[in-house]
Amino acid sequence: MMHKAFRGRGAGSGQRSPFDRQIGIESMEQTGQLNPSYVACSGAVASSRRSAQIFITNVEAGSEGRNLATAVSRRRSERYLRLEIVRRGRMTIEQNGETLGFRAGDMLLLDPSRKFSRTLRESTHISVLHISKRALEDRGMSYRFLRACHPIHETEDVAALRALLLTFIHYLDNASDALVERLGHHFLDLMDVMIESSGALDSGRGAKAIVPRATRIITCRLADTNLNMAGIANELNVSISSLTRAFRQRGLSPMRYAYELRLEHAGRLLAQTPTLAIQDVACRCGFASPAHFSRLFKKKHGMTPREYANHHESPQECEATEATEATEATAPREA
DNA sequence: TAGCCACATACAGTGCGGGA
DNA sequence: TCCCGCACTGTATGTGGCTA
Repeated sequence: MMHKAFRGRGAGSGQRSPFDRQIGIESMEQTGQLNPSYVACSGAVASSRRSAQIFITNVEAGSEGRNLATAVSRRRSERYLRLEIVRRGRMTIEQNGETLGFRAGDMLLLDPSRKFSRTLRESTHISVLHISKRALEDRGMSYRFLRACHPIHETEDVAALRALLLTFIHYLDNASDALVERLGHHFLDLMDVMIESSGALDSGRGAKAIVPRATRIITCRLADTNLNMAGIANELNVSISSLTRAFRQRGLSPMRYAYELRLEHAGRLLAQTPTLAIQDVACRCGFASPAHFSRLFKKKHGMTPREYANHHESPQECEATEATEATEATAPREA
């Protein structure tokens, strides 16, 4: 889906890559390119880009020993998690009497809704992904951490994902809005790798533990036509009865939940690529039968898949819709 | 709290025809 | 040719009762 209204590039945006034009905090203040209130709390934004679910900023902060403590808006901090990659420099984060140090190459998950303070030891460059908590919840991932800050432990998967993220950030400025939007969804789907590597989550067998784990499995296997109750239960090492019982607390069955996600995914696919054959869309969303897919799609969206695709193919209608969505989007705005 | 079992039923899959 | 709608059948799922 195109989001032209999201072209919210930060100060100093131009034709060059975001990292060709990183500007230190002092020079940014002197040139008056930033809102002073934001400079005071978080350093200088060298570039930024947002999709509906993820908002990416590159923060360049220069003052040694500067305390960047926590003047983040309460509303935003409650809605977004921060995945931070330290690109250069060193910093410490203090929370609950515990101080954690981070250097170039380190990654961390931060829940800004919990009180913390940040101190920079030297000129530091951080890439920050602001991740919608709601979007994580929709994907069955928990964001309710016991502590505010969790270092992400390096595994091969984490290293691969970090490399992908950095590549994505590198080409951010030149990528189309549609691509940024799609990649945003893909990175959200992959966030479980980061969250699990942070050790932030409890693992357990109660309903509270089963449902998030099951929804994560469902999310990862949306396109799998063989996805069924037995497979999910088997993967979780619980009985089908326990799985069903746990899910009942959410007001729907596991497979109903899967269909909801599949139909949402189908909607995105049709909006992004209206020329795609309905058969292909059905297949990519885990429906073995196009007829069945078509029926469920109409029930959910009030129109057939082809009508839905045609609706999004018209650029004028599309942009009007996007303008509305942009206004309603919950992406954070930097003060 | 979790597993097992039996039963009812909702729905996925299939085939076919019709319309654009 | 592609997509949608309809009808039918078999299967997966949900539910309740019981037990450990």
